[in-house]
Amino acid sequence: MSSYLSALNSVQQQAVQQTEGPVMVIAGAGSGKTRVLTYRIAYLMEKGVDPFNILSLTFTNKAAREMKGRIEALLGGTEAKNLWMGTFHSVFARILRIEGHRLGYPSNFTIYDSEDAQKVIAGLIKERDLDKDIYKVKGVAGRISSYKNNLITPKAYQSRADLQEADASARMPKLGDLYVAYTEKCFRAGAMDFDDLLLKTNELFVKFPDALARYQDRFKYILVDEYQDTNHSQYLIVKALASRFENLCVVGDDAQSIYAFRGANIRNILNFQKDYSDAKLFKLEQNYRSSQCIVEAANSLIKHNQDQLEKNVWTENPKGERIVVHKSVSDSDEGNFVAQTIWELNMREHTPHDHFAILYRTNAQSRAFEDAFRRRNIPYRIFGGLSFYQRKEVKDLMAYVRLTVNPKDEEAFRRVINLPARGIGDTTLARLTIAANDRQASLWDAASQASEWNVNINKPTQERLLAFIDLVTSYQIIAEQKDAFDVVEHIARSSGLIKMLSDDKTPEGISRYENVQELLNGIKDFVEQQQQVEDGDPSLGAFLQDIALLTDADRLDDDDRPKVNLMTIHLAKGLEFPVVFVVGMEENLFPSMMSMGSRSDLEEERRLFYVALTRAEKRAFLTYAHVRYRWGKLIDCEPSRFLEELDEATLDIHIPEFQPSYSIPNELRDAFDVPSSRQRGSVRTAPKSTKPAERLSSPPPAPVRFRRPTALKPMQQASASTGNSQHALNLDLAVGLRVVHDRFGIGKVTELTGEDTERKATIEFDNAGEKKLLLKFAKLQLLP
DNA sequence: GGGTCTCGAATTTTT
DNA sequence: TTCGAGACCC
Repeated sequence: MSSYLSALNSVQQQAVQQTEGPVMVIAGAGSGKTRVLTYRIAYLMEKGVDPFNILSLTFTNKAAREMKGRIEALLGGTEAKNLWMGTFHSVFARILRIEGHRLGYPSNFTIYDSEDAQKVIAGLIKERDLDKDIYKVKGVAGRISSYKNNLITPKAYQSRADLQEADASARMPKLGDLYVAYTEKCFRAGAMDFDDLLLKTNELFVKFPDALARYQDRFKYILVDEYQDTNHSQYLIVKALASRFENLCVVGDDAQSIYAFRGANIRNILNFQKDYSDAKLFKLEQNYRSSQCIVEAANSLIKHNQDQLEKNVWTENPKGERIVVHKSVSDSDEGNFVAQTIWELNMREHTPHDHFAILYRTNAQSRAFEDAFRRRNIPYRIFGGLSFYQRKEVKDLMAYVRLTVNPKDEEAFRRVINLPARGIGDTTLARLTIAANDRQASLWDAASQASEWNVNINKPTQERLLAFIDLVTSYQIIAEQKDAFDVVEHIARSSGLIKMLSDDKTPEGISRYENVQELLNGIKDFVEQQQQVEDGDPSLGAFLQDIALLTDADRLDDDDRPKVNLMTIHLAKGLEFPVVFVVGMEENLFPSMMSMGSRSDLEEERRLFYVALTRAEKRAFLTYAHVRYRWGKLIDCEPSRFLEELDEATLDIHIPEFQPSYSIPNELRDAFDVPSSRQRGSVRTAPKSTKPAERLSSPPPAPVRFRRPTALKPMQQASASTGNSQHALNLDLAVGLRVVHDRFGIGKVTELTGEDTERKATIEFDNAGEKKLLLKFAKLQLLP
């Protein structure tokens, strides 16, 4: 039986074959976790378990899709289609569509994304005339979210004196009120936010034991991936569902828990054996992904965390090359180094572009790399940031769709009632809101019955309101007859959105227009897919179901040219790349400033670095900059303490000889009592030089400490030539020549002054205007 | 009611 | 530097 089992090592086999009872698999980075999960499901099915009885919860929809594909490939046939597989949010949204009526929700409830939720909260704060500097929208939203994830309902909150005190001492005594109002408002709008999808599932299971029993019975085998990142709400759902058969298999790695900030509870994995005393534990410790160097470096890093399960990740892979640690002058220089290295590896070793990943802590860091890649014509793709589905124009059109499916959806209503402008402004909306609140009704009802309710709105405006209501009603009628694509296309045209966008001829406007077209294409794909399968549903309602749960990772890239991948480390979880650059390795950036407060936050940052490092298969580069633009200012940076924690034997530290003049040597700082920018704001008392070791901080003016990396020798020579562009003193500049500047782009020399090291050039840049540059610092390249 | 301008605040990570 | 909110004027 199961010839494919021979593809597994012995622990993996045991984990796959232990199908009954609770099982925990601790899977070190790159140890074949996904493999175990897929084989386990395949094995179950082969043993005769009906795929209808298997529930598999993954971290992303993409992971679920891929896993399904692999199982199909293993077993052949189409049985795998019947597996329940998806994220917590999508699986339980699906169940709530069926069962939600018991809790008073329509089956077509809207899913509010974080932006919608925050807008509701902002509205409530305003309505109550609360001080918005104290009641910060994000803060309030975060607190409410964390209550929900810990199953503290508004009612439970009333009896939690400790929480009320905590909120009061944060000067937000009205937080409970806001929570109540927010909950009611969402309910009235027939909407659930992300947290509700889990909270309401719990409520359903508690209030309706028959529903729980039905799903317990259905899901005889449950698998949970990335268990270390589940929150309390998810934990309880799993526990309830599994309590009948206890055929529960959770897979995770405590060392890769990186979502505590959003309520993930690492104790879920640490306590699994307490919850299920007969749980079998399997540890996957052999890493198949990364070189020895990378595995050892990662191990040496994670040792610094106190809270963790004991494990020993090892590999039989070749030693590999040491990890290059590179210091750059500035953030844009960092971009250039990375782009240059990629360019060279691509030319010299023919490493395809999609074998590279740039991982950063914050989305804002992507810019320097985009610039550098664009300049060198290196194709790249950015994941995350402002996701496609969060773009204004996409959300605007989707708001029409939402309103068509669920007219009570208040956020959708507010979004499009006056888009394009149809003469219904804030005053009218405010009056409608009051009328709706008085009657516990929706804005839609208030708008359609404004005259019956004697809302103080003048005649012409009432007419406009009714015209809008009629318009959306006509969409509802069409939606009953036509497929999603036809409806949305009709909406886009007849609402005037398309016209509004196509009238805008600015580059941004064109891109917005294209995004709407892309959305339409996506819907077309959806419809065609649905039409191909037997019980497909190409209707608008079906399309809308979990579009709110889709993320960028779920979108297909239509252009299949290999591209360099840029993403935050969080997004990189679960992925792997032959060559990884972890950039911005600086104190206050990574670890983030916000994480310095507590050990547990700092440990999460360390795990985050661990995740970043272990994405790499063959090569890893760690870069940091000496100065970096942040909030529009140039600030001094200091290498990350994490660099210091890595085993030095695995590193190849490489600090270029060029010292920027604005790096003030410590002795001078001390002599004139000039604090470094870090010390200014920080409470640290130790003198700078004793901290993140001297081997990483810039050597004093003294000569070069440039160790040529053995592996990259040829490359470095090549880059040395472009390295000349680091200062332009030796360039044969003349008035009239065209040059490229690192930051300002392309420009023309209009004047040259000064002698020797004081030579200056006045350059008229195409985009940045006229600049006077001191050539000993200016990073210029001549254009042919 | 709608559009434009200016000023101020903000950058941690996301299903 | 960029984005959003609010003020001000039409």
